Amino acid sequence: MLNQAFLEDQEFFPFPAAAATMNSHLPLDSNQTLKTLSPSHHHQHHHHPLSHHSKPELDLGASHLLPNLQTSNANYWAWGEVSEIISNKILGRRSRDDHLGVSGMKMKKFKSRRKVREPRFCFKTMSDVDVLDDGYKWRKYGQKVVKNTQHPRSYYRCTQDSCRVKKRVERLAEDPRMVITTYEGRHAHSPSQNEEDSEANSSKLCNFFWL
DNA sequence: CGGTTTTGACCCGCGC
DNA sequence: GCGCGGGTCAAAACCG
Repeated sequence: MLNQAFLEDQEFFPFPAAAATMNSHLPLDSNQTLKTLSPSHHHQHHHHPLSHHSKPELDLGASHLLPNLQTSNANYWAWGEVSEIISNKILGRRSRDDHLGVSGMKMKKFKSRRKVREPRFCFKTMSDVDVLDDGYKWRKYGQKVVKNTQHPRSYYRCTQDSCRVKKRVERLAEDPRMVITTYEGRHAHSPSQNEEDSEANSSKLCNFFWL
């Protein structure tokens, strides 16, 4: 059922071994997959989607990550984001263009210097159901029609507090039997082991990709 | 009543 | 600057 997968942004993929494994699974028609995702879609990957937003509810509890972020120059932007969140919290605002003062300017500098992407990968699945049970709990936060396709694309966010992992689900235009699932980010927690019914599927997927 | 989905508005980057 | 395409917000509707 799970036939094809490939990695995007492997530069930031936290598991080199897994990345190698993934590469060996690179489908021969990965070009087709990329094309399916459309060029503009692909170029979007160069921009951190969260970079435009400073959601106030974004946890400061993730500050235990700061040492990592600070030591990696590739993560300047992530650090800038955190500082924006903090400053906005202090100022009690949430606008992305309102961040005044030093921290805001710093952040812009970082932003232009280096863009940081969350690790991201996607895979194709032949499936009737759009959202595959991967053991995590997701909340839908958007749906968009993609041009030149029949089927809409759905956007999901992990429901876990302080976990900003997102996934995107769409159907292949050329072959609506195929579902493309794109994950972005890594869960800062383990999947919710709520029920045994999802166990079979979730363990399969999780072993393969993440944990 | 709390969490989730729906859905139009909004934002942003990009190309013209 | 403007329009387009894609991603996200958020209020209302929905649902258990």
